[in-house]
Amino acid sequence: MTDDSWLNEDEQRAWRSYLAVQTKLSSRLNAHLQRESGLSGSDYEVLVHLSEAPEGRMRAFELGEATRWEKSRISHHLTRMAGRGLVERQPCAEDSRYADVVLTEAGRTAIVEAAPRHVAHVREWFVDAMSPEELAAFAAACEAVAEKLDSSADGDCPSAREC
Amino acid sequence: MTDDSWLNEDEQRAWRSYLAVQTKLSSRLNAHLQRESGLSGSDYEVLVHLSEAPEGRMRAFELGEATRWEKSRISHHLTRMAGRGLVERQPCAEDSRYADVVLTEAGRTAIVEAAPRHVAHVREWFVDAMSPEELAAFAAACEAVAEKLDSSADGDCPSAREC
DNA sequence: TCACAGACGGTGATATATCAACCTTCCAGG
DNA sequence: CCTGGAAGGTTGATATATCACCGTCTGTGA
Repeated sequence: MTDDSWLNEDEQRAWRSYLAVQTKLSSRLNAHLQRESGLSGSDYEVLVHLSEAPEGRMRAFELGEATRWEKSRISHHLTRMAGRGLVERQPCAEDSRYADVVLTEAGRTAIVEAAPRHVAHVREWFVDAMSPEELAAFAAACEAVAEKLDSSADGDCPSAREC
Repeated sequence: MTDDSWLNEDEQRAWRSYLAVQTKLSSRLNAHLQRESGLSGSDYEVLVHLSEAPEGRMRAFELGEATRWEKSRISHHLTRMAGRGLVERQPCAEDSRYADVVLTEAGRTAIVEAAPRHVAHVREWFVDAMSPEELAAFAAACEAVAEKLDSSADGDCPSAREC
């Protein structure tokens, strides 16, 4: 059976189990993050990038590159996070086209407290589910897929971001 | 370094590459599905399950189990899909608590035409990115994670669905 | 110097997801 | 009976994501 329009049994098993993990793992992690730290997965992602930047400060579009979100999503999300005091917007003095985003004290506290618990869950449900060899094989496979996606940056995609 | 509150280098590499794949692959697949077939990923998922059911007919809550969506999400989404003629609601004669969902002709046509193209992309970006051995290892790892998640069905989760 | 193209960012409208009630129906226990 | 609880399904309000458009600024080239 070399029917290119379908997957064979092994391929389908891999694909479906990947889809299952994607759904279950992210919903489980997000639910726990929300419950234990009051942060959504998106909040967490933004805070991680900011906390890794020098002085907890980044340009909005750098955040967009890091998260691979559209600029409007970034903007809306920052508005909400600023409203909750996790983050602060600072117009850029030199060039007022740009906008700096800085971590507030509350924001740093939030990520510092949330991260260990989150990481513990990642370890519990992801890392500890497999042996070190399996983990390495898994990482290699993921990198291969990511590379494949990056190399085939098909041009006719309307939204430039993910292509 | 046995600091349980962080990941070592290999673990972090695996986790971050997994996150990257999750983001890039799903956005790429969804964008192409939308452009080539006019279906969202969610539409596609519903249509796949319906088309695999006898007579293209399922109970709404069976769809919920299959997709792992909340019942309200199922209901809203079916309303939209019914509006586009992909699907039809039929109250159940025997027990009027239940609601049947059936695939329309248009719905079957849509999934029959969309599936080969979608599968081709899955093959292109996922299956063909690795060797058969890597694929098998990947599947095994995913199954291990899924099993871990299922076995640790932590009780104190407010939303029953994903726990 | 004066348009003007292009990059960054924001905004409002729409689409979709989530949350909290609610209604109906069936069934089990008085 | 009949009453209360549980399950399936729907609805409307809210939260979040996406889309199309607009505004600001800067650097560039006529």
